[in-house]
Amino acid sequence: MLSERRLQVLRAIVQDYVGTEEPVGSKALTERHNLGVSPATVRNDMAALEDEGFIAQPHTSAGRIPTDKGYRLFVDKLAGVKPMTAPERRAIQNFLEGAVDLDDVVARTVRLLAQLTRQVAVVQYPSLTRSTVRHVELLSLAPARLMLVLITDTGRVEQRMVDCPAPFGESSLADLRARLNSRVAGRRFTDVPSLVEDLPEAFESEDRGTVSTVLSTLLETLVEENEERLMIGGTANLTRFGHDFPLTIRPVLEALEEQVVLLKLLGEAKDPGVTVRIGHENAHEGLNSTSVVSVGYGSGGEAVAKLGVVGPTRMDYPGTMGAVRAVARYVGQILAES
Amino acid sequence: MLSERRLQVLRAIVQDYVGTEEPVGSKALTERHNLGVSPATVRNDMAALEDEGFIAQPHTSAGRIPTDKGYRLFVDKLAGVKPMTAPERRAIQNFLEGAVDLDDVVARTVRLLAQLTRQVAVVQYPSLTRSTVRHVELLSLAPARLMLVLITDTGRVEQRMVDCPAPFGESSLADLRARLNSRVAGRRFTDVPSLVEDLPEAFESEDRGTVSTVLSTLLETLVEENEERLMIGGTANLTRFGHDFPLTIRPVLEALEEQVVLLKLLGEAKDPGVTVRIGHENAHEGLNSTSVVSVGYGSGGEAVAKLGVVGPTRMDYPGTMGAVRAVARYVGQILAES
DNA sequence: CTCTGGCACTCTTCGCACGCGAGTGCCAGA
DNA sequence: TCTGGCACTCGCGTGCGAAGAGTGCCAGAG
Repeated sequence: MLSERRLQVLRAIVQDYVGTEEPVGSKALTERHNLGVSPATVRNDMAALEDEGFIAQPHTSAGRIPTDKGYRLFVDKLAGVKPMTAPERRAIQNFLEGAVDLDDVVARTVRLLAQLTRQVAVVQYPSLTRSTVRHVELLSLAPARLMLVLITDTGRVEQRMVDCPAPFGESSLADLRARLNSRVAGRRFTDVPSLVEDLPEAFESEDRGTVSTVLSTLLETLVEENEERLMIGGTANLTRFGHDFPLTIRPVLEALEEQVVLLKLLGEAKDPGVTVRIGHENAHEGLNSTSVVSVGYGSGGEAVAKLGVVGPTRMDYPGTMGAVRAVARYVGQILAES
Repeated sequence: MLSERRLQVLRAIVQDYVGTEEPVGSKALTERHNLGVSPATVRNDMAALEDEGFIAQPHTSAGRIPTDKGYRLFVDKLAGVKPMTAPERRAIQNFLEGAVDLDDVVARTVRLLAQLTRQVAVVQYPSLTRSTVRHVELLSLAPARLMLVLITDTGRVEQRMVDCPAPFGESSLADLRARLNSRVAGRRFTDVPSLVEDLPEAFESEDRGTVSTVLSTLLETLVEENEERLMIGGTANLTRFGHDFPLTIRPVLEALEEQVVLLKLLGEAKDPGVTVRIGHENAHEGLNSTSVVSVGYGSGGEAVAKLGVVGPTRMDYPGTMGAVRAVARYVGQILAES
């Protein structure tokens, strides 16, 4: 229904607006892009695009700017993902390879993404629920007090205190530790519950209470969703947002502090590839004037967490998508190696 | 040199300016504070205060605003610390008591501080170097690969991979684990090096290399200063800064992302009580228009880390200092209990 | 010597009118 | 269907004048 040229006009508008941050008029368009037609023709096309809701004018007698719907069409149909150049890829790899532990990997990833895209970067820690158990450790802190330490294949460590209903001997502890590990080491979190179900039965009745307590603490740790942490960075880039700050920037900062909101935001993107949510497509109100570009990453073939950037709807989508995709890929590699 | 009344005038100026965010004139002063003198007199005093550099006027024919030096005098001589009210104290305690682990304690503290002071809150994780070892755990991941886990009395957990020069048997591992813990458990970090010095000698020659490697990794972990992490929150409060945002807010956001800068900032405050650094007293340039209120907190009598807030120099110092001090006190309690 | 009231002066801020320029919509003709 | 031309609409920057806030200074009173 939209002719090829009109799509080209839309593409040109998006590109120019992203570049200049100013509404773009018909004359400027014909000058910067050789569309082979006159401004008047472009004006007709623009009127049509406006009728369809792809562009809008802030005031009468101003140029046009793309609407959320316009960006959506641009992302879906008119633009690809711009791949990173070879030097950029090398730089990404070098930068990430210097990391010493998981925290450092995540921290570096955030910095890198923020720098590459000049936007706010968000990186979710590799999620517990999708990874596997590397080791479970039990320490006796006091006669009736244990510490449970869970180590995942992504190098993440979670610890919990366990208050035992009854004193628990060193030998029982060693026994439990050994049995636990032989059953769950290397297994996926989701499989753990059924694997340890009958474990209390192997113990003396006096120890069963403690064993059950330990197990339920372990299961809690595994499913605990609110423990999904994330790191954000590059908030200073928000100052490049617009000239009408206070109103724009404040809700965004607030949303960024609500980790729950961000986790939901990242979680919603089910697409296996790069996902783009534009403006009002974001459920959270404070992010209605931003776009979120996210993608899953993981140490193996499967995604274990998400990362992405938050920026103004007026952003360089192809470049941002390329950067996000590339960073995710390399982080995955680094995690697989460690 | 400065008469009592002039100090009162300064105090009134600071209070009014903090309240209204607008330059304050002589007439308004006499109306809002009953100084018992006429505006003309106040004008003379103001002229004197300006000569001394405590206040300044943005433009001729505008009211006066305090300078950094003026705030300094105010904080040092004219204002005390405003204690929290009983309900506030209860609220603090309740909020912090819900925390489940160290991360949660820190996260809650940040939220709380940001909310109470309506400014940006910064909380340093309890520092490794000043705390004691609760437990050291060694896990065998592969024949020549160990994981070292260090648990501190503040509940913090650090892990490191150790690549062994030679395979290391389970029995040797158990031996090392036991010896290590009997020596260092409950000891201060600073004492650990001398306590484990001769440990390799107790092992067979084939294991000594690995033992040494493990020990040096442990010592590295103990001293590693760049591992001092911190959490910040309440950045949305930056939007209340001033009306001339972009220029003010950007460097602050940038400084906040430089954890090194913040750690240095907190570290500089040696005072045992609440420390206030005003405007240009902050070494970092981006923070020249902000004040930092910080204080140490710890689980015992001694401070193990710092926390504080960053806000505009025009802030409610007594209230902020009171909130910071109170939060630090309760966090200390919580840490001591866990 | 200190405080007070009065007065002239300085600037900032606000409202308003005006002109410019960008950009549009529409129309007639190719 | 495209093009060139033309009238029209607005937003924006500028200049000016009035209003208001606040100061500094001075002479006089206590």
